Amino acid sequence: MIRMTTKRKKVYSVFENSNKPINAENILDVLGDENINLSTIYRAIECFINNDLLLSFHFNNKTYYILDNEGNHYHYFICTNCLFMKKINCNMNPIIKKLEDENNFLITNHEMNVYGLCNSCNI
Amino acid sequence: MIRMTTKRKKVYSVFENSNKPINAENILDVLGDENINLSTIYRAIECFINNDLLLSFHFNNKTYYILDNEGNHYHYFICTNCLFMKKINCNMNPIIKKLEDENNFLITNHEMNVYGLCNSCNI
DNA sequence: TTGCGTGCAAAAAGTTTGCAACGTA
DNA sequence: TACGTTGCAAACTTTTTGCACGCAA
Repeated sequence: MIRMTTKRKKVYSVFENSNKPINAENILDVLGDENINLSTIYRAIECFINNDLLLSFHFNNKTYYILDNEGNHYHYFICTNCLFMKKINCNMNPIIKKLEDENNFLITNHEMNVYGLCNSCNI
Repeated sequence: MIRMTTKRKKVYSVFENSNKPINAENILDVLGDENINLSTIYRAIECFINNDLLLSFHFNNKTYYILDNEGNHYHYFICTNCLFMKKINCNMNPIIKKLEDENNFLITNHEMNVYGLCNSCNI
């Protein structure tokens, strides 16, 4: 089980209070006054990922994370102008299944992001 | 039009001779004896991307590129053990269209990768 | 108490940039 | 010739690591 220390609780609460994916630096910004170190944040994230609490993906050479502890599974539309993100339901199961069956692969995870301009930036 | 210099031709030929996505470091390895600088490789890649010759995506905190100059469009299965990669046909057009219509987004590109173990590593 | 978590500083890895010299159209 | 390209070195950003100290079970 996870050792839920004070610092980890703080990091976790940042995820709970965010409705969109965030990166390590974002967490440091939010917890700026809490005397927490960036490497502690990275280590907390690593722990949460190992315990299947977080989902991660890459964007702009940064790693973004979001809470995904309900067994649900989403993808994201990301506005390349304002970084607005919107969840997209995942409907890749048939594709995954087909890949596994036809190639004898073992699929463990996947990443899908859609980029463009949101309705505010699309002018 | 692109100024096709000696160095750019060499970088381009590495892509032509590769059937799977590669990163900047891979190109340097291949061109190791050709006296080319890593920043030249990055600048050549930037040029190719701006001219719609390359497609890129992220994996393991590195950016991978592959030739995509035929208007075709693929995604990749990536073996997390041996880095074997296999093309997957893209059939996301309906999803993209739906997203644009329902949200007034302008979708410019998307990234989709599937991770797991290939048939050799899946034992 | 004991092992895991934390801060700090330093390093690693990937990528970008400034500048002077060079090469191509 | 003129302007884009290149090499080099240095910087930058994100993420990781070693080590001594501290805290939770």
